[in-house]
Amino acid sequence: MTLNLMAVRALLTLYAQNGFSVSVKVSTPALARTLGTSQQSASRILIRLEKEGLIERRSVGRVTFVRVTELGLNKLLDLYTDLRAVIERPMDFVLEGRVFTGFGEGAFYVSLPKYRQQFREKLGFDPFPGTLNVRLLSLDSINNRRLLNRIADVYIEGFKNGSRTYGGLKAIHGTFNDSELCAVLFIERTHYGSDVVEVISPVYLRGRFALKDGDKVRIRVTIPKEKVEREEVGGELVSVGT
Amino acid sequence: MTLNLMAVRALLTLYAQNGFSVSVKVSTPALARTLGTSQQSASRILIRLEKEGLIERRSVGRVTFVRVTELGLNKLLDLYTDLRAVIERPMDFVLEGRVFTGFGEGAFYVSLPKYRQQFREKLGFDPFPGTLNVRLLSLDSINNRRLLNRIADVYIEGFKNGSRTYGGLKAIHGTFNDSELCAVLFIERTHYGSDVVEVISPVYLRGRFALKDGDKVRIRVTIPKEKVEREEVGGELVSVGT
DNA sequence: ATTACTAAATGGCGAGTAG
DNA sequence: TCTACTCGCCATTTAGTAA
Repeated sequence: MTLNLMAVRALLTLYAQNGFSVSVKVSTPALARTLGTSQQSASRILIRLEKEGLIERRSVGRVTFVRVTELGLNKLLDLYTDLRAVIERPMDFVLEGRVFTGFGEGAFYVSLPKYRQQFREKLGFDPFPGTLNVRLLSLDSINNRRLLNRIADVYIEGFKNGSRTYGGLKAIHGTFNDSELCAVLFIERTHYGSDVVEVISPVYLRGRFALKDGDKVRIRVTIPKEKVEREEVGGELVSVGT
Repeated sequence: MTLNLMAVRALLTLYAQNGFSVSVKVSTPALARTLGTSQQSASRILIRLEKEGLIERRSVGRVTFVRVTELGLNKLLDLYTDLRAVIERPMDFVLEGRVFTGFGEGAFYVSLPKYRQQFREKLGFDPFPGTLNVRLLSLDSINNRRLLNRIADVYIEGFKNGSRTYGGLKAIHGTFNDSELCAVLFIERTHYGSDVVEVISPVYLRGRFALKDGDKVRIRVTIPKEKVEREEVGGELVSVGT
């Protein structure tokens, strides 16, 4: 015997109205409205929940009072802890790709004092003067790059030097080849497409891993919680509807 | 269009296998096994989830890879945040009843130094020498008393004094008539039934509220989170089954 | 105003099976 | 092996309606 989603939503709605510590007055039309279903369904669901021992009902004259039982609360807690275990878990975003030689500007930019100082302060390391270019291999990696671009929250500000303008960028910490600290850069006005990432590190990655162009590398970014932005909001209670 | 519970469980299962940052290899028989349903249902659910834009599928030869989309993740986050908003909320347990005069032992016990000292240390106040007896009125209040008895976590230890043994008790902080600090006592070997609570407070409650026997009073206990114990555990992923 | 029954429609389920 | 179709069966839904 398995509850369906509508019954779970009903149970949650009742619980949300303090229906665990206090019996709440519930009419089937009112419950139907908040659940977005029919009065008949609301009636049937209450009967069902009562049969399963998840709620208790008392009729006083014409109005009925409903109270969520401990068994009912435990059902909700089970669902909640299952969801939490999966969702409040660190998420790994892996970027896999092949090293290639870029336009060679990386070393110049990273060495600029105004950038370099910000890297030191905001990333916590003094970057090797140069960026490693990685062309992403899989669709998953390209998708992860797009997501990380949104999640990255280390902002390196641009600046002006006479007539020349230097753009801003965002960065996020990662692990290179599962061993070296690094940061993935998301440069505002880059020459590269969305299948390329530029990486800096306190160490000389090409030397450290004896990398030649075409070698496969892996960058792993771990996001502590559900920091992933939410496009839509949805709104209503238990909104798994469409 | 509303997803049913099985579809939500499928989405959560896919997401749990890192199916958001990486496409995971999924076969309909394997998914069916973990969901406890048939291969046909697993197939139907994947088709449905894809149609709704919650997952993306790619076939590489015979194996298919599934990836949860951002929309899919948001559906899970919606459900999760809805549940969290309701469950991780302070809970109020209200005990309503009428004052009555007991056997008059309260004053004696509370005044015993070994009890009094523990009250001071563990409850943070010096109790007025006497307990107020309240006979609970509603079924809800009696039920709440039972729950609070389980939740109460201030343990006052018993002791011996010569041949006489003084029993232990549990207590929990509350608010008396929505204004005065108090503590509800759960005494191990009490003369009263489960429809009675004994209350202590730093102030003389009978005087403070000019209480006569039979007067209605209200004790409110606020539990910060879901501290409510769980009888059963349940186990499996999204276990709303029976 | 309620609650909840019956009946008919809709939709989900799994066995069988094709590709 | 796999995916996904059809089909009979059962569960869930809503409309109508009784109490």
